[in-house]
Amino acid sequence: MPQLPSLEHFNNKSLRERILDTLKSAILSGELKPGQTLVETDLASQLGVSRAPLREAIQILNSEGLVSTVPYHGTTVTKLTRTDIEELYSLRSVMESFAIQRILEQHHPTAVTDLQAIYERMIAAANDNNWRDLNMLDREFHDTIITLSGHSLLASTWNTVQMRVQQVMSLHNLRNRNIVQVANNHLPIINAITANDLPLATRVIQQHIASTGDLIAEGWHVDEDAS
Amino acid sequence: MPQLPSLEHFNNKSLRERILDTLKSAILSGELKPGQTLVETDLASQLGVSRAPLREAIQILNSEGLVSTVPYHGTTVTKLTRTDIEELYSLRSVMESFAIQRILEQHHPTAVTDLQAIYERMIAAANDNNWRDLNMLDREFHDTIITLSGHSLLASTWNTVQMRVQQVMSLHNLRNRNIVQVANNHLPIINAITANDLPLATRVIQQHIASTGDLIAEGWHVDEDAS
DNA sequence: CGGTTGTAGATTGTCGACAATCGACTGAAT
DNA sequence: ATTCAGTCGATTGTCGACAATCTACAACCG
Repeated sequence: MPQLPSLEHFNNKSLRERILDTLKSAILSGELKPGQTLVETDLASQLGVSRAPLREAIQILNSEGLVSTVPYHGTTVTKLTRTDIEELYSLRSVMESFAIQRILEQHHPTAVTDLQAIYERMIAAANDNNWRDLNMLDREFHDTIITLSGHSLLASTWNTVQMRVQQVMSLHNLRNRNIVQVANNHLPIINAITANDLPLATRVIQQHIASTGDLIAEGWHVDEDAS
Repeated sequence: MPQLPSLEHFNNKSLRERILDTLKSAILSGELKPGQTLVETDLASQLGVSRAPLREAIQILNSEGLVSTVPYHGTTVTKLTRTDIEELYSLRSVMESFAIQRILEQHHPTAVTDLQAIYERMIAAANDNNWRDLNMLDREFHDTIITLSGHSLLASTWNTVQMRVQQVMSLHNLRNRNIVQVANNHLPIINAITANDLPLATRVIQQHIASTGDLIAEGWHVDEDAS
């Protein structure tokens, strides 16, 4: 049977899921900014759908913490305070440390080569001064660490945290850093895993994440006014 | 103005939230068993509501992982495999260790006394051979550890994990243990916190949780047949 | 003039009906 | 007998309309 590539590329998702994807990506990319209000009627007509699947999508966003609904008043994109960011990165650090611990314990066969492959693409992106690709690869690198741990509950919990990190990165450009150094910062993690040295790996990953987190938290400004 | 105590104690929750509470408590108590199918039409008429708020509640349960929906087919209560339970308890261990680390770091003033108060009630419940109260207090004890850490993101993530633990406990009675010893097992945790000894506290909490988790995982049976 | 009460507009919450999809069963053609 | 198209019943997915609630502002009373 010939491999028809498309044609069910469009429709096989429920409206609710497509709405969810749309909203989620708008929030994570910063297109919908923290504090911004989502009016169901407007959104529904704007997307060309009824309010029922839209509301279902909003409930999901709510329970993922990306938006916050106050009854009979409205739904707003969750604001990120400086404390939120510190919590985000500290929890992320714990989760990745745990993941690495598991990777080392079970002597995962392809872990090192998998991460090295991503690392090499990072170096290439850095040499091209391509921040967009580098950010994508950074996400892929850390996602891979979680995936390699083989802990599905950790992975789904990670997803929530990772989304918020992505949102933070979109809202706060850190491009005044040395791009090659940002890429290189991932090498010590690979080395520690290669050496099978858990204490070292833990220290390295925690320092790696904390440095980025601190950098963002320090420069974080929230507009406290609401007019 | 005289303090009218009640009268808005009843209705001020949306239908969706009341449905959510009802379903959640039914799942966590084991009244709705893993694998069981939820039919929207039946549930709605049974609860005396329309399907719209019911579906919104189901979406939330879905994103919390308590149920699983397959399109046009149905929603079933998520099954718990042995691997799920191992993951549950290993992640729980990481989260509580992290919480205790933070409690020690910030020298939380009331942590020890708060936990001691719960511990004493546990002893009382154990002496009364009251498993119901002891289980409630056990949950309160560990919830308190998370709360005392002052990490709101950890707390909300904990909530997901804690719910699943509660579900597991409902489905698997562990009452052939020595009730006084179960209560006493919490004392080393308090002692380690009192001594401000992080490595000891980490070891103790991990061992505490792992023992329960292993106990459950060992005796876990899932009916693989569906018929 | 200050404070309370009521009303209007906007927004979310809920409902009942209809459409789309799936799985099993049927039945005819080969 | 086997296979495949068609149909039926059940269930989820979506829609438009109506009800409940909140905020702001205006009107009324002291």
